[in-house]
Amino acid sequence: MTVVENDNSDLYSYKYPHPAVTVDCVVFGLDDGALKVLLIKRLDPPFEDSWALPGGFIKMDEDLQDAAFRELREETGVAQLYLEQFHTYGRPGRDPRERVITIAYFAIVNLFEHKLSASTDAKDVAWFPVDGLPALAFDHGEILRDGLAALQYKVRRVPLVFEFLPQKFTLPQLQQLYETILREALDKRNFRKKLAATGVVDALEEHQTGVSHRAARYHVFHRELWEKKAEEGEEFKI
Amino acid sequence: MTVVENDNSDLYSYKYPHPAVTVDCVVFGLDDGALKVLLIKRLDPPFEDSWALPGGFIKMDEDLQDAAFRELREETGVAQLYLEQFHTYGRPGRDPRERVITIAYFAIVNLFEHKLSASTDAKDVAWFPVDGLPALAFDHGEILRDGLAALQYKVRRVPLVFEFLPQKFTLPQLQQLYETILREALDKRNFRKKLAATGVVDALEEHQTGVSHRAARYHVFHRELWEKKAEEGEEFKI
DNA sequence: CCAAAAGTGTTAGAGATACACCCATGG
DNA sequence: CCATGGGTGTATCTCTAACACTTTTGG
Repeated sequence: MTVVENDNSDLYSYKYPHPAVTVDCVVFGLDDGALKVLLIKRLDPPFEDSWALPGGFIKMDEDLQDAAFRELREETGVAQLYLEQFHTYGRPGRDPRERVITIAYFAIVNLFEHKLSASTDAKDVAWFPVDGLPALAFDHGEILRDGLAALQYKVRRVPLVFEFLPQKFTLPQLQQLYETILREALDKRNFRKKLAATGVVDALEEHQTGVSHRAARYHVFHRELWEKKAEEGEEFKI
Repeated sequence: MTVVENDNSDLYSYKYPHPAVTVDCVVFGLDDGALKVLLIKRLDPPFEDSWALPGGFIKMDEDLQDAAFRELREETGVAQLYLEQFHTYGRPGRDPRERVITIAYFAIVNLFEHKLSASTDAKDVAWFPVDGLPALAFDHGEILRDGLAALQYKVRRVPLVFEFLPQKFTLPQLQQLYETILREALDKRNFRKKLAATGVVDALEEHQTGVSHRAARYHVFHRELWEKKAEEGEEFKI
């Protein structure tokens, strides 16, 4: 028998088991042209000195997604990001200390518009390329793989990629991002045709500067238009 | 402060909140040609006499999916079914008693091969057509809608429909089931063409009997072949 | 003027859709 | 022989995939 902080006490608290519940986040960012994942080095046992997904225990009066936002803000200084729940993991024994159930989210951080703040400069937070990951604590390796699969799946159907990019981006930049996430080469002309068909990317007059070749045109994502189309049931397919 | 049953006691049990955790199941079955959902009438407050999704508290040493199986067996007598996790709900206040986080599964019961046993004959368990649902307890209405969407989504990509049907079924029966789930009419010839293209449904020589019109041929789902194809990354599309 | 990457259309093939008549069975 | 639903093929269209050259810029 264990004493826990639980203010909503009533009969049920006596009758039923109360496991610990955490949220863990697979945070993706585009760093130096590569798809990277944010990991945190654990300072305490278990898995001391191992890398792990950012996350932590939910508070009693906090929604699940709010908990994910809070943990990311606390641990990484990231404030604005895209968040989506993808799976819940609860195998007994996945945490050697006690029963812990974790609700996993994947997140996208825009590293162009939100440089990581103070807390991320600490030596225990780092971005790892998805094809060069260290061994992870707990079952975080499995969670990370599932999160990557969820990102790859979703990115084909919903215009998520713009969460990675600056407001103004070039089409080659966008295509490279898709190729990075999906791990496959795309045909330039067909890619642009499909993109044009979605109708949610507008060309600006402005061009790239400072490149030693033809300058690419900047484009912007027309978010409001997409949201209107999404409401009408329109799909986004790349 | 509350005392709970928790044998894995250690330092973390003191420091972090421990909410109650349940699994809830949206159980679908094909009953009398209609898509129905299994609901349970609550006998105790809160929401006394309201209908609710079957489900219940997880045990401390039990995997999430095992908990879902156990609850369904206990509450409905259903032993063999398809189960898939689709979302986790944890809004504070969703249960008026205390903080309860619920991991939601959708399930498919084969009512041809597994008639519901004793416990389901009790007056407090019933099948409701998905377009004639009563008001549900807690946020179960929302969970049910999401579960139905998950079923509709999944059924187009994975051969789940066979979970609803007897081992031998006719093609009109199969098509009607798709139409029921997807709520749209399908072209008979095109439907059969697509189905043939998947290659996982075999025709038998045997025909339907006792109908006052041309008898339909029985077919079977070739599950092993599908599993082999699925491993090779093949998709199922209807 | 050279190197490097941006930009741009057409054609062929595959897959999806629309569509109408004959067949078998029981009453 | 009638009513009911089972069973079958083709033509069109749309979407996808393959593919090569010209343009712009900086050095």
